[in-house]
Amino acid sequence: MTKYQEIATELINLIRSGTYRPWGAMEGEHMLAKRYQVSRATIRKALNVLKEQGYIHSRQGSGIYVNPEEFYQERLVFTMSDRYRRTSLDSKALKFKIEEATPEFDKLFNLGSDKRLVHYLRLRLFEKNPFTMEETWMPVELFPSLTKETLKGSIMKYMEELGYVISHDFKTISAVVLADQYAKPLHKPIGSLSLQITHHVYLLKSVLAQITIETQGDNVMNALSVREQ
Amino acid sequence: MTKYQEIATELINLIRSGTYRPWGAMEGEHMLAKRYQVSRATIRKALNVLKEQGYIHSRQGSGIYVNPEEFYQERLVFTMSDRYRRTSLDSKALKFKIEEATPEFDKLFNLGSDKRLVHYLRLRLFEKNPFTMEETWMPVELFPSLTKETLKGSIMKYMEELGYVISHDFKTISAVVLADQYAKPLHKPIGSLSLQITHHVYLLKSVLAQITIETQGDNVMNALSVREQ
DNA sequence: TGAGATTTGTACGTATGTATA
DNA sequence: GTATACATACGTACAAATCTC
Repeated sequence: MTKYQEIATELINLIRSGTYRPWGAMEGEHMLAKRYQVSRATIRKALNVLKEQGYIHSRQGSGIYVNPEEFYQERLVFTMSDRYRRTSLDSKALKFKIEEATPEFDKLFNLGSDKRLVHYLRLRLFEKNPFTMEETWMPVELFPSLTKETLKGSIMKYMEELGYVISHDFKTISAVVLADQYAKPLHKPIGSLSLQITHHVYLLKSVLAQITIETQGDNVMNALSVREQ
Repeated sequence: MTKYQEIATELINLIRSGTYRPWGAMEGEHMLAKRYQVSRATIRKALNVLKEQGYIHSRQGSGIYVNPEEFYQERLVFTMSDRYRRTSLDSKALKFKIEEATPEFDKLFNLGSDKRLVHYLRLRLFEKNPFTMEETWMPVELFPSLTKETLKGSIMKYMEELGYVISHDFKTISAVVLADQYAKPLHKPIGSLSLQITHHVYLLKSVLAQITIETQGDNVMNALSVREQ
């Protein structure tokens, strides 16, 4: 950990623990630099981390102010780190098959000689309550070691352990009516309205590694945008 | 404009005009600093703007690389600037009324003695095609000068012209079935699935200034998250 | 495989500009 | 007007990751 990261982590903990009050002022940069025995530039770098994550905002000539909780709770909905943090949640594999790719998938994944795809269905639970269903396809040629066991943990972590670097994740959100296959495991009535997010996860150089259709149990999703920091 | 902003703007134009190829390398920081006659710190600040907006990414020891178009096109879907940029679009006011607030709205807006709300319905068009419908409530005590004429322009700009500072915008996205009132103006069949975004727009100090229900014509919304910059 | 060069990242100190109180 | 506090900018040094020979 670098200095600015350590300071950022500590300041975030202070905010989360309530030491700094929402809308209240923080000590100035000079003061913080003196306290942590670093230069003002380092403090500014740490504060920048807090700004990016929505913990604070500042106004020139005025000071640094602590944001209320909603600012740093809701805004992460659409970041990739969100998917990473879900590792503490339970998973239940409902299906695990190796299939021949359809021509559409073959084209999307730009497959080589091995045309097989891992195709799985996974229910994700939070405190024993199902909240989302994932249907995923991944090329066997990239992930030959993928088994049903792997699904218990984080797929993202598994990909990184293999040495792959995840580059980006395209998401398409749309409204759907829950079909039988999804409604039952999610404990929802058939025909309920719900949100579906289709992920296209890419490795470096635009290599498509995973297509996931994530069907939510609940029909809500929150986001927050902040005008200025 | 500060130096780093000018450099950032110029570099963004170079990327958008295709001078730098997607996935290709940019000149190093030293080279750029020399060319623009500024310090490396200033170049890094400019490059940071490009990173935040998704134009480039960098890797220590390696270099600075230009992202493909999708990175800086899709990712703005959920930023507030998105709403600002829509000023070039046409608007058509379908309804404009001043109403007494219901108890629920009274509570939400934390109204004073004046319990009236402006309530309007606005269709937004892109090249004469309707793409979204907005139903909005705003307190009269905050916006006494708001008229049907104002709706032709940008409401956000109008709010700022009055001297208000917009702080943040909560969004709740959900799936809906299009009702008659929305389906017809959007040229969609009644009962179509669609996405609805409810905005709660706040001024400084958590003053709620606007509630807008934005109903999309199309049932898709794109987002992109990037692992590292 | 390893050593050295290159390139980005971190950190310091200082000076000046600019908005706010 | 004055003081305060954040914002910008410069120059330097070293660390760490990567690339190359």
